[in-house]
Amino acid sequence: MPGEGFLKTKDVMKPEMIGKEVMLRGWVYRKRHIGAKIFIVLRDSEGIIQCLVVKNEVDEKTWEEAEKITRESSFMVKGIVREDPRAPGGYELKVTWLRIVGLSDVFPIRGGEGIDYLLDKRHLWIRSRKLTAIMKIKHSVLKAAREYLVRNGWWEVTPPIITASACEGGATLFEMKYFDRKAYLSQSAQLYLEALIFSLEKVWSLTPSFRAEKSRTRRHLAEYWHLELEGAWYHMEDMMKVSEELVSYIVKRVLEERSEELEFLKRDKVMLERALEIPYPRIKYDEAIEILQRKGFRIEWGEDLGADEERALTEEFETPFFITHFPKQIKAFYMKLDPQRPDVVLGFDMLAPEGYGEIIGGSEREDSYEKLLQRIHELGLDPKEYEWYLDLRRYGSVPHSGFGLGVERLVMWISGIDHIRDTIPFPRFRERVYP
RNA sequence: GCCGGGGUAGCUCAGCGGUAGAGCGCCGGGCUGUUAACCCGGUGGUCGGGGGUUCAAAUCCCCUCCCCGGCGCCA
Repeated sequence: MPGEGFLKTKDVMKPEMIGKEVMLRGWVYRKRHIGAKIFIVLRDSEGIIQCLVVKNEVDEKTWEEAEKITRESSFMVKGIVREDPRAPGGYELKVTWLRIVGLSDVFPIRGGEGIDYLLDKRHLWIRSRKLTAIMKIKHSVLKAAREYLVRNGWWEVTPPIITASACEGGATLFEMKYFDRKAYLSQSAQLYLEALIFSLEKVWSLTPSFRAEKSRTRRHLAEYWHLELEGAWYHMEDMMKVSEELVSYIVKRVLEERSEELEFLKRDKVMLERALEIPYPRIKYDEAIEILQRKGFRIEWGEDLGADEERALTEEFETPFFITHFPKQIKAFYMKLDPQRPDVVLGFDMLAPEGYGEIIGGSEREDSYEKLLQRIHELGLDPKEYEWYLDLRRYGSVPHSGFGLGVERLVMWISGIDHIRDTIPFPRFRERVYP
């Protein structure tokens, strides 16, 4: 980083730094002017520290700058570190020199604003300590995922974002102009990953996925980050094992690296510690229906689980858990039918506890050309759209499985926050693409 | 798309037929330990838009736009 000699707040707030003169730079988090004293709380990427400017103990220019400085202005400051229980965090800087870098206009966010206003000012709200903490957690989630996958021999690949056809659920695709034709923004890299396993065997990708669903819930984004895996020779059970190892590893690393941020967000770490132990519980769809019926839900075998049902199930567990073997009519065409029981698919969802719900969806894929074609017909899809995908079953087909993880859903659960919009810097919903 | 809630000062809201209000912010002043500091003074509005009823509409009626919460769908 340019500018030698500047320290970070976290490097300064230590017993061994007491009495030393240090230089810091950052932004004004809070300012309070009391007579001949000015308290300026400095915020940098690592935290906050209170700076005290006393009128008769600094040069005239420094005092003028301190009087003039406004909330969220950027500035540089020099001072002596000291301990003081009255300062937030227990340490403060007795200022000897201070200069404004960029004077801030009146900052439009002060606290107590409504959500719509805050979303309009997202580019400014993004610097809040809460969102900063969540973004750091997300960083650790992605880093941990990559660590796990690299260590276990998974190849990272880069599938396309622009696609020619529908794959699954054509109604929820974003259409775009592609030269003089139509194309779509990708909803999933899965089909492309399937093509890549024939050489690399174990592949994964991290891409944005786009869903033009008109959903209005706290768990949906129109643009989200999708972590997808696909493995040749993997059967459903093998892939479930990979998914729980991955999730428990991510949780472990976040607990190690982001303890401070979890505390700032008041996340109950005990709930996360429970997720370290694998395997996670597994129930079949049939059992899920029985549990729900016992709880008084009016749901019949064959119906998809709604939000209330899903929430009720997550209350039965204290760790993430799997639901498997769904009726084929509620799942996608590419899922392999259970050879023991052809009315259900070899599919699995991983649900996070505490009401957070689905974070992973995966399955073993249908590897037989004939059966896949039959499923396409059964579901009224156009085989022409899937010609290249069907080809994969004609040239050395292999049993294989995969899953997709919604990064923001995982971050939401790990962070313990109540709305997915805060897991992504600039959330996209149906009613919002600005800023 | 459906159900519910809401659009009044820069922000958060009250007012719900009779001359538009509060708190915070902002501006000026004061204060040598503040923690979203406090105290005094000042500033601030086509009441989302359009139409209608009425002597009189922020308030009642109709239409419309936007937002929030939830559902369906999904990661």
